[in-house]
Amino acid sequence: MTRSTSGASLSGLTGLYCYFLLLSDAWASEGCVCVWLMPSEFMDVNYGVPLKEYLLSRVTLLQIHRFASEEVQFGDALVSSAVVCFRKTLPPKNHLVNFSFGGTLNTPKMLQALMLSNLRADSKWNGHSSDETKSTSCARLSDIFEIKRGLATGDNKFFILAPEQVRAHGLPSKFLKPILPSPRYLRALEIKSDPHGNPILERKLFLLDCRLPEVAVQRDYPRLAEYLESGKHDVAKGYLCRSRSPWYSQENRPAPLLLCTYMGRSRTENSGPFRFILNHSKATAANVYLLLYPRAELSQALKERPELARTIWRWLNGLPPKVVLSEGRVYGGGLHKLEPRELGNIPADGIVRLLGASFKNPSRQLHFFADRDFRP
DNA sequence: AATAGGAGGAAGTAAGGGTT
DNA sequence: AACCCTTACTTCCTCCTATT
Repeated sequence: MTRSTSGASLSGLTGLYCYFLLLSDAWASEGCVCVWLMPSEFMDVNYGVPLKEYLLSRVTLLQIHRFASEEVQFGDALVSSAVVCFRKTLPPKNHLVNFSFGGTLNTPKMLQALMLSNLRADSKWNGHSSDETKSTSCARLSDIFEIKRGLATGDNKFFILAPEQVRAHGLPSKFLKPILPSPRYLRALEIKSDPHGNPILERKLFLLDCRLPEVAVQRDYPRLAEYLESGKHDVAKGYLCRSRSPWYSQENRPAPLLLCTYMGRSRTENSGPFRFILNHSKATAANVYLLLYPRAELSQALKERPELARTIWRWLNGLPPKVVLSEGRVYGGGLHKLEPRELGNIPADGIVRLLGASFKNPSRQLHFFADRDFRP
């Protein structure tokens, strides 16, 4: 299949509807009006950039209506919907585009006209006008934290075990790391630790993480070998395990200082769907969390002022939901998600100010900014 | 049955190391 | 240096399921 449409090349992850719209350009007469009812996802995700490029520069974009994600338009599909309307002519100077949101196409809940020249193909078109914050703010969360998604085990039921299961299978403790339960079972926003580094929680879980080759396991840890053998027929054949060696080895994710839940639904106006968790334990976390590891500058500051962790954690939880949501994406039915890079895009000048106070030597502070300015 | 949260497949990229 | 291959993640997408 050709990925080249109107000169732009599309990512292999692009939804078919984008191909459809772009290819139909060849069928449309000059000056005709095109109206599309389609997923609104292209406005949030990376694969949508070439389509947005097309809508900005090749045709005259008249209106985009986004249905509210909570109001699913099709009974049998959890997809967020939009109506995209444009005329096949080059856009005039100072052209205004109507962006409407919520309600119906004829009676939207919100309507705003935006200058075409203020829209960019590489930013999100989700009506939160995050472009303003982008231009005025300098530091982002990714300058302060390395953000990673939690580990994908390949089979949580097999690799994440309760203490009873650990005992029943006689698994050696040196291959077990504490791991947090999923957000559903985690009520607290702060994880306390016992002297061994195990989190103090009702639901105690351990990740089976052994990197020894199979022969070594068979020779030295017969009970573990026996347990692994029981997963060889199904677990080891799954996509993730199949491409790892040995198949039961796990990704490397040290216990993070801070975590963010990876998906959720808006609960109320002032409490967003994402929670930030302060972790004092040695527990790692699975891919239902995003893990925030302090970068060098923050690590240094934390050594001098450990209480800073709590301040930053409070700051993160105090972020207005709107700011966080505008970086993420939303799926039909109102399920919000945040990918690591999207969390990293959140403006973090507030944290830089907190850090600034901890730097007695001004040159160190300068170094902090220099560090991010010289990154490509 | 609805809600809220969950899971992992699979393509993609980056980095490292060996070979031509 | 250019190329190839492997490994180790990263990102995006879509459907699933436990709890109420």
